[in-house]
Amino acid sequence: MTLRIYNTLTHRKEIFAPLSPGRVRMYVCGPTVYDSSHIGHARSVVVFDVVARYFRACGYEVTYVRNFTDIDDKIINRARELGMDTVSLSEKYIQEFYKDMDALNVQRATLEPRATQHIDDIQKVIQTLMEKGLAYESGGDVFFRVSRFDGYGKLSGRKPEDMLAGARVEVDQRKENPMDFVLWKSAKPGEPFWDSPWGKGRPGWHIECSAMSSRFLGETFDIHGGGKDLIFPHHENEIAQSEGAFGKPFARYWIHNGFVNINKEKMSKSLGNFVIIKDVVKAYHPEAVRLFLLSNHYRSPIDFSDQNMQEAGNALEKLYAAVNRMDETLENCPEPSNPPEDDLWTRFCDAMDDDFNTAQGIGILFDGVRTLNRILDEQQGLLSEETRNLVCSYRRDILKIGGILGILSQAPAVYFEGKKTEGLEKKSLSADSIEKLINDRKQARINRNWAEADRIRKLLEDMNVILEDRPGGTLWKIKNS
RNA sequence: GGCGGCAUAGCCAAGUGGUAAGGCAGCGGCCUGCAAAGCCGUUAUCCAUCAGUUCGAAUCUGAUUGCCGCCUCCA
Repeated sequence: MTLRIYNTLTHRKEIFAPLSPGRVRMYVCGPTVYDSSHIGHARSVVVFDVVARYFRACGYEVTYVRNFTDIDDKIINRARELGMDTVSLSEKYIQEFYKDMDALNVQRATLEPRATQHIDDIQKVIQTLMEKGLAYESGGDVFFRVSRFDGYGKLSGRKPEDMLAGARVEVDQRKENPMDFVLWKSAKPGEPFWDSPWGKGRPGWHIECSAMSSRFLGETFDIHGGGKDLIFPHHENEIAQSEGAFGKPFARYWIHNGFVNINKEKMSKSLGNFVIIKDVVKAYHPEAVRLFLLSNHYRSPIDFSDQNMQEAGNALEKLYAAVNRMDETLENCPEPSNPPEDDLWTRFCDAMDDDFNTAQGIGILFDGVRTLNRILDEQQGLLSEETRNLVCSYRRDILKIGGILGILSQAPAVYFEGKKTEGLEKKSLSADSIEKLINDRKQARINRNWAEADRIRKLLEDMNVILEDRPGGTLWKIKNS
């Protein structure tokens, strides 16, 4: 197995080789907790959740750090607006974040530190930068001296002199150079603060990641991730801080996920098209949301729309139906003795090894489902030992792949029952009345009164209820949408 | 102005040198009392346009057009 990762730093896919054999240390920038998380956060978190799951499945021991930025201008402003203190505000949104992520079946990171828990670490890094002449104090704030750090711009591929600094934002007159950025920000009256050698204040945005990543992962570690928008200036600044302070290479592989558009438009506050996770998981099955988010390559943009979500929902249903079918066919599934050479799992891993190509991996998953359905279609009566073995191999692989993508985590029966309950609520129907009609139809069918049977079917269909006559009886489900 | 990305069927989307995965929708068929589900077949002589490299390109190179992102808080 050779995993190749597209490294933003080198603009190439590179063979992944961890710093310590068998271990992966990764750091992903988490949210600033001043508002509800949106579908864009979901993409980033789900993508890196899958990355971590895949590494673990490949046998690596993964240390995954994802931070919470819990002190920052936006938090201060929002808290003021709401008449809250910053601690309660950030706590509220951290809890909401967890709730959203649990709903999305996201596994917790190994460590989830908060900036405010590491003020000492942050100050130590700033102190080191001061000592090295890479930082300076000016008017109560401490700035990073970009001119003294060689290689500033290497991640984002831009040269300081090319950037029209201050073109869109007024340059802080206290900076020596427009590119310099704040490491420590002095507190204005009424703002939360921590004591420091430079006076009362709070950390700048970028420094927390340098401090916490070195604390938990070391000064050099394997993977650093986040949304594409963080490449500049956030990650560029992190590199400057960490490499400046520690004199060692910072993250070795940089992974950046693309944006989520809403109906082909950029999601932004001004357009008022923010899609919040808690609303999305109400409208669609959380695993459908994951399937949707993983249906494009992680670096490409993805378009959130009702149609795309609907399709993801249909796709998920098809997967559950296949698992359900296997479960009904097989009483139990022993570990397959000799799995096929080119099995699904191997093919899935090949896709994942190519820069976490989940879109291709999902294609392989469906390929497997079709093959499996074909096998089961062709089977009459009892399965031969050979077929049984094959089906078991498919079943195991499909669920294993589901385990990486974070889908198919429910028992099919639970999934379908849940869909029903939800559908009934949405359409304001009762299961009793539906089952009564199905029973009437059953009688009509026994009497070979096809006209009546079809009338009832049509009646139910108008109520968005779809029937499925199976050998064991009639199943029903609520039509999607 | 600088930097970067993308353009593949009706729609979504893989494929990045060896002759177009997969999903949704459509059509034909099998199955079914009829359906549904599932399966089979079919649906791009061709991958924005033009030129070039190559035995061979959607895949590499150059140009053109269109779209998008970043350079400001942002996943």
